[in-house]
Amino acid sequence: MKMNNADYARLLSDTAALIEISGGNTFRVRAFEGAARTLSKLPVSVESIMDAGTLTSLSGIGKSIAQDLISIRATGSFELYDTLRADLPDHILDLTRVQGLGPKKVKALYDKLGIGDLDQLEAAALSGAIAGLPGFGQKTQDNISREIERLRRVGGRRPLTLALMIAQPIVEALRALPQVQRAEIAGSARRWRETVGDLDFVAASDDPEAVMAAFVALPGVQEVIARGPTKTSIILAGELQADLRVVTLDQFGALLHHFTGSKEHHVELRKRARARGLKISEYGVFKIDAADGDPPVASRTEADIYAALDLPYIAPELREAAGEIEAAERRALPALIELADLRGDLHMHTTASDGRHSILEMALAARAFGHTYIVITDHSQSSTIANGLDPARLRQHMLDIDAVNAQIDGIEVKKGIEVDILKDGSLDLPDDLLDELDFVIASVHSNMRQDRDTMTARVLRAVESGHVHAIGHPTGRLLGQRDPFDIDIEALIQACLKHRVALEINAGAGRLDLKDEHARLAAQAGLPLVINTDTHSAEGFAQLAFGVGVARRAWLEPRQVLNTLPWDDMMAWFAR
DNA sequence: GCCGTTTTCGGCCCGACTGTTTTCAGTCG
Repeated sequence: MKMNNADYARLLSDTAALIEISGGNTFRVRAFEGAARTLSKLPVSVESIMDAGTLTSLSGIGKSIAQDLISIRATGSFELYDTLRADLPDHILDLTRVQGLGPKKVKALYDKLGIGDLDQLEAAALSGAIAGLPGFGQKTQDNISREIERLRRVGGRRPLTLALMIAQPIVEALRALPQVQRAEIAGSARRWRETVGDLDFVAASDDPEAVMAAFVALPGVQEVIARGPTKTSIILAGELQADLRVVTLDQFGALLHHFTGSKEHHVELRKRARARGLKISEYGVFKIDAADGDPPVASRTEADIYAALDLPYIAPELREAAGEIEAAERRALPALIELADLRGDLHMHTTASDGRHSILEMALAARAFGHTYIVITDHSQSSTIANGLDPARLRQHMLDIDAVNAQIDGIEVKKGIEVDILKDGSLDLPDDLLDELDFVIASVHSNMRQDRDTMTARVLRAVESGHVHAIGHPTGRLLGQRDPFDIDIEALIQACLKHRVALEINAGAGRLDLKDEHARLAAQAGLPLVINTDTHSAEGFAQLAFGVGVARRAWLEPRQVLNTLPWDDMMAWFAR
């Protein structure tokens, strides 16, 4: 059985959860969690590190866990994990997904009532058996019933794009309150994580009670699940949870920082603070022996917080405990790309295939957006459902693009195609016709369930063809709808480097493909990327921001993204 | 179980809120 880093990481994090439920040492739990996190963020395969014999050089992996990993490779498991598994029901970890149930309560439910999965938990709550347990009561039982129902309805995390559509009007409503001096979206949405579990808002005000009252009165609030003097949690229509914290303006930076996370970033920062005789809370950075009422060392802005720890400001997108604190320490943080750095969009559709607007309409909208060039890349003939272009229609399309260029200034409209990579890796249009175009994006749109070797060979054939500039949405995933197809990303990156083909970060709200880790991997290998919307309408150019979010999470600087360059400079990279 | 400018032992991030309790444990982020 072939195991990847995520498989190893999952075994370790499950082990952490099982130790916790069985009442083991908290710090041992944290050790397994830390090791799991290290593996899940590792840019190379853990097995290659095993082969090199340097496992214990990884942060959070000592002798013991290194042995466990070696055992996992050989047998698929390790002793501690097997022992814990044997002592507890198979599905007990599902119980911790219920909001309000942590390890202690799960353990009590199992010990006292033999509850080992969600169905048994639901039945016990319904029968009233839970309310009688020590430490549990009627309210806890009701909450469990409600949370199980909610879990069954919505499951896990929502796409960022959807969450932001809900969060934007809320933050604007908060800002519009006379009592509010500042309000921001925090949490994983501010870090541009591709999915979010809930929404976090922070606000500065001298009258928190008024802000809370307005928050719970927002349209679409289904339920108030917690309400204290500084913190309120609500459930919005659509089952999304939203939390709001309010502090005074001079504490706002500390609060924003605290609520932006990630949790792991904070754990590392707080360790660093302790080593300097400081401690960090949502109210600021304090001397470790500070008494109540002592003023903070820093609290007003996020930059002040970092400065108090002798660090430069770290952008939210980097706060994932993925090496950013070390990089900050070395003053080696990337100068992250921004939306304004992009000069053009290399992937879009018009009414010639499955888009909603004409070449002219797209060009005018792109110019208004601020682009200086775009490439029109309609579908090729095999994508019949998308009205793909055959050679004759493509030739007419090229003439139509010339006509638009003659008609408007301020933007160059380039001729391109999104050519299908067919089942066997051949391209969907004749080579000589492709070579007449300014820019060729090759994408997989069919037979997506090929096995890893077949799919990798298929896309590599397109990369090696000599007629392609970029690979579009390289893993084919649709967020929440379709898994990525199985392809060897590392092999793809190497082939692209050799043949001077760029990989796309497709900014389409439903795609975000490549994803952040893969984009970072490509850039680390020296391969530049392109960020495109793949928009099918004139309103879609703004989605580029989502692609920039992915790029920033991938630590990309402008120089690593080709469409930050003027057209001719960009094309120079492809010269072969 | 991991780690080390407090280094091979003794630490390991911090506070808000709920619910079940009469002073606090558990959970969450």
